[in-house]
Amino acid sequence: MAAADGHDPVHLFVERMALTFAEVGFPRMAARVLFTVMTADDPLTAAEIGERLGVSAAAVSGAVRYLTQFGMLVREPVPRSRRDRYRMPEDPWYEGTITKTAIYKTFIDAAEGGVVALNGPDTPAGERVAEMRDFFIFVQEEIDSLGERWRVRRAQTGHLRPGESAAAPSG
Amino acid sequence: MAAADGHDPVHLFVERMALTFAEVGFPRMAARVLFTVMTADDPLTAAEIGERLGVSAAAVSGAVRYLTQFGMLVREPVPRSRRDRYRMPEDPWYEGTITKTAIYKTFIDAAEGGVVALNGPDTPAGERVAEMRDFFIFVQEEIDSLGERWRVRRAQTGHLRPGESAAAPSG
DNA sequence: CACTCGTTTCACAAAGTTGTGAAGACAGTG
DNA sequence: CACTGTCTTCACAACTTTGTGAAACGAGTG
Repeated sequence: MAAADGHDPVHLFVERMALTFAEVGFPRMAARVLFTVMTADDPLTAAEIGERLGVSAAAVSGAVRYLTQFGMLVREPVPRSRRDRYRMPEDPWYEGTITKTAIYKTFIDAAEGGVVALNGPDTPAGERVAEMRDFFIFVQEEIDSLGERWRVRRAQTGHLRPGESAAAPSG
Repeated sequence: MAAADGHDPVHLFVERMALTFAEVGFPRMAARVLFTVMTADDPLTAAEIGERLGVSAAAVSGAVRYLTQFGMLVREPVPRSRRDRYRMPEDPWYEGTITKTAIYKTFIDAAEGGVVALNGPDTPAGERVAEMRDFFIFVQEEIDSLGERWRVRRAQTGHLRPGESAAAPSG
């Protein structure tokens, strides 16, 4: 396989999806690497990733470090070689990423600080901020239960892989 | 009221909250303006917003244009004056903003394009992308129903304003 | 209908972000 | 234990974003 030219539909998808992720605050290069690996049937080495994207080894290095931190990418050494291979984890990273992220707590804490700063929810401003805080709390609760509902749905629509049980999703 | 120095706890909240919003892709200045208005008991003029934040009129102008587009801020002329005042809308903007945003559709469409590019969900790569697509569809459905559940919750916890009915939330 | 005050637009500058090239570090091998 | 190939780190350059100052615009007023 040669390096990607912009005409390969798979590569086009990689770039489009990465762009979309970048729009919501996800690091650009990390997204490109993520979807490059996602769209490869077999694990890729760092060199292969760089070749497909036409970027430097340094860029790949930074991106995989970022991605492995959150478990969105798994690194595994290649036997009898110095290279490492990268692959997607079996359990869906997006579920964990969305449900485990601490961003909601950050919102809630900041909003709570606002309520305090405004001397409680008894002024118009205080009430607005308090309601925003409560909404964020509500969303966090909803998100917390979302992972569980997704597993049920997933079992129903047949995304389970051989040997995987809907009741015992992961370690 | 003097211009904000960094020691006013309310202003501190404004900046913290704005920073948090900025981290998830929301324009910085728009967030600062939004929370400045949110924490004011009474509507503010553009000049007052600029003064509190210590930014130029141009910056305020751009921010309010952005915010009013999504209905997160309401502009109303001041009688017998050339100025406009800005205030928060009564109905919670965050509910509408979160549930009506088109970002999920963008994710879904991009992922669907990936499934097609990979010749369907029958390869390891195709299956991964198809499952991600289905997850995004699931999330969108969940989000769509979230607004409704929030209104119920809101009615229970007493955030209703005088004259407002839980059964008929908005026009 | 000219004047005034507030708002908007536009070109530019400051700041921040992101990826590169090159040097350095590290692990496996002969 | 030096060599080789891979990955990582760092300083820098290109690019993007964001807010400013100044000029233009426009609505209300005498």
